[in-house]
Amino acid sequence: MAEPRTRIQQKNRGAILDAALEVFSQHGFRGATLDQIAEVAGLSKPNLLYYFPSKEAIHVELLSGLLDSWLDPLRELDGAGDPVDEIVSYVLRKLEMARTLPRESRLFANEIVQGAPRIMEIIEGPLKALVDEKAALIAGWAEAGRIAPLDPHHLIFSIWSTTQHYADFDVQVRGILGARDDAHFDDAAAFLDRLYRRALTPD
Amino acid sequence: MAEPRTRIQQKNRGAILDAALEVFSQHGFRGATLDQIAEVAGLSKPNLLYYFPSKEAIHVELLSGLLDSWLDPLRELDGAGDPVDEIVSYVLRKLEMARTLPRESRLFANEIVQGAPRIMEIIEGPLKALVDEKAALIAGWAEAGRIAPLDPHHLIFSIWSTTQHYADFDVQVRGILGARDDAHFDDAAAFLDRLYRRALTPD
Amino acid sequence: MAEPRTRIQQKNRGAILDAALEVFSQHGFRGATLDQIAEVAGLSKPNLLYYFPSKEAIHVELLSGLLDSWLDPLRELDGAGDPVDEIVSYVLRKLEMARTLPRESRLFANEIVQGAPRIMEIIEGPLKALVDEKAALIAGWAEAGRIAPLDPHHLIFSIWSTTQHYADFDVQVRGILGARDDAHFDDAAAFLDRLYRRALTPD
Amino acid sequence: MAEPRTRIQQKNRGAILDAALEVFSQHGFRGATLDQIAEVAGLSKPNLLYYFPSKEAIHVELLSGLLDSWLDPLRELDGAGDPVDEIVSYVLRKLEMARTLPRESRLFANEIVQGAPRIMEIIEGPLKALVDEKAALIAGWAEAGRIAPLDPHHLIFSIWSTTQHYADFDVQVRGILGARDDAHFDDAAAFLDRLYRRALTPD
DNA sequence: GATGAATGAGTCTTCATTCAT
DNA sequence: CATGAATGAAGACTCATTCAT
Repeated sequence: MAEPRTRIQQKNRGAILDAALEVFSQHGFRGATLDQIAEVAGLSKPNLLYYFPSKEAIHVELLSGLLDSWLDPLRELDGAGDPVDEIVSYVLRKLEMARTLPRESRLFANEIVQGAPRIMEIIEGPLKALVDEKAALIAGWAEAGRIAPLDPHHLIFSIWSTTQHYADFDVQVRGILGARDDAHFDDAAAFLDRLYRRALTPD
Repeated sequence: MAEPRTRIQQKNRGAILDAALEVFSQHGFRGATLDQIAEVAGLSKPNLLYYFPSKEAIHVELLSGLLDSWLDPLRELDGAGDPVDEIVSYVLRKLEMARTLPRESRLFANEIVQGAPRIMEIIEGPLKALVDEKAALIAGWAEAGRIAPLDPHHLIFSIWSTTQHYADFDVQVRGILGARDDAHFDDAAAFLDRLYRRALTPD
Repeated sequence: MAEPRTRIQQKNRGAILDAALEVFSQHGFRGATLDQIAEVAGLSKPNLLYYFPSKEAIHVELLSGLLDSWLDPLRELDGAGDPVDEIVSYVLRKLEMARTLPRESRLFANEIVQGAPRIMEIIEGPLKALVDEKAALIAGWAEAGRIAPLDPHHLIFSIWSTTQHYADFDVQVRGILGARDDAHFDDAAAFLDRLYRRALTPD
Repeated sequence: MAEPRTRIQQKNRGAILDAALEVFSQHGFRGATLDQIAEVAGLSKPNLLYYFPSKEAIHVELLSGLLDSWLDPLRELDGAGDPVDEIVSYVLRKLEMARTLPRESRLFANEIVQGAPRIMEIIEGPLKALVDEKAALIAGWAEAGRIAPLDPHHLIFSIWSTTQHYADFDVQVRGILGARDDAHFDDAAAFLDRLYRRALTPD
């Protein structure tokens, strides 16, 4: 099954993963049922298990399959442009992902809040490596006096949390703002742009 | 049962709520089982239901019982001292809560990530009211030029997210930092202090 | 406990039995709970079991305690007056019991419909003896030509069923008649009087 | 599931309903357990709930499914033949049903004795309508002097009670008569034939 | 590939009964 | 006498997974 052959197989696997994203991100792993996923996917429950060996396998496949694209914005952070612009641009890309891919964000949030039992190795392995690399880049900027001296790891954490907050805590944000559409994302973008620009620009 | 009379009742109700906090915060509502809670509380499962009518009742009692103290730091935010100091002080109090009360933070995180089915009214009612009140206070500071002009609602959201991140995503933070104790909380405090002080101090 | 001493004991035993009659007659043995009985009786559940060793004991006590008075009308049937008047009078006494003691009637109905697991010996013993005795009396009247020749056992069954019907199937009777009070009992009395008088009076 | 498609579904649904009739009629709704029904039906308990969503759904399906045929004898009562013969014939048809379908009779008896919580609408709706219609027919006969003047509603009640008594109170009837087979049904038929014929035939 | 049918292992909840005071 | 506290056993219902076709 590692390399699906037919078109129908690819289509169904895709439908399953999309349905699983929908259901897992909303109810968490334990709260989600195969019945729900099967119904959203438009397949029968046994047919689900024809494509994936178990509920957990679907979840793992989802997490690992999405992680790569989830980290793309961070990978794009490089030394080319102005450091402050680079970082602010990363913030805004992350916020845009929270707007367009909230299910993915909540999928990871659910998993991590509950102790990340299924992706601990990834966190301590590839993810840590990537973060350390980018933290070194940022530290270099700070040492060169091109940005204010701020702990780069915690800077990254703050960027993750402030942006993903609009996906993970969406229902709270909307409840407090009384928001009925996505207009508040523009306000959030303006706020975060100003917050990080002010904090990062060297004196 | 609203006002427990005997000592043994208070003791057991307390033990149940503490155990439930432990289990719910780690596994979410659906993922938690009464068996787990009973074991942690050191009681039998039917005895749990002697004190609370249902699993959901325990959860609701927990959420509503904790919400008040959870919001105390925000309530303390007032117009007495220097605005920047006031806000930074609020940030640090929140971070301290994330350090000392991570289970409470994760309890709310679990609930909200999954759509807050049980506390929506609280969010749209008392919580919104409190936030609006404090946002007005902050907006007044900005208009008076005593802090940089930043959207006060989104400022509060950013404070919540950056601080609670250290509780809710604790396992990820530790995985990336390789942290084995709580020392990184001090780094986080230093970082957030600097971040907000730089961003808020008027030019 | 066979001979209760104190007044409070007698009072509580009475309250329990009355409450049990209320609850058992409405929900059957299995459908009734000690909690319900305790609440109706105004006692705590363990206190119930101080007076009676078990739920079943309450039920048995109720059944055997009430059976005697339940059969009184039949015992009163004797050879003194006119046979037709005697029997019709018995019918009306039974109907009056259905009106005034519907709970007792339903208690027995519940028990017997479900196979009378707890009073089978009584049925086959004292009850059968009493019925056989009265059937012999009626048979004597028939042989003497003083009433029409009708099988006396089945005559008694018909009297039981037609009269107790107004207690046991009360909700159905009321639903069909649209009755809101007990006025239909008078119609029933008139009907049964006429039915049995016509059927029993010899040609 | 409203219209079972496959043969195996029809077979299993039928087996479940038959088993449920057996168990519910003997123990009432509360006293019956899914375990018992499953065992009688020869299925596993979860498999029961694959065919019906809940215990109550089985009960409701049973009641509503059987009511129609249960009322057939009354529907057949019409103005074609001699009124007394018509009514006596109805009595005997009902008695025959009590002999051949005692479980159905006890199912309804259990339900009605306990207040008919699940079929009250049917009683006050279609059942009342049917009874009112047939009562009008009988009243017409009485006015025309073709039968003795007896309240038609109560006449119908008496027919129901006297005949169903042999099903609902079967254990008591057998206990008193010492009956080991169904021979007493013939005596009952002779008795009821005579009772109603004498009572109904105009002077 | 697909699905109707089936089930073992839970999971919440109820309830008669017991214990300790 | 009385009751707060506790529990074992059972009962309805769920759900991931397997089987058979």
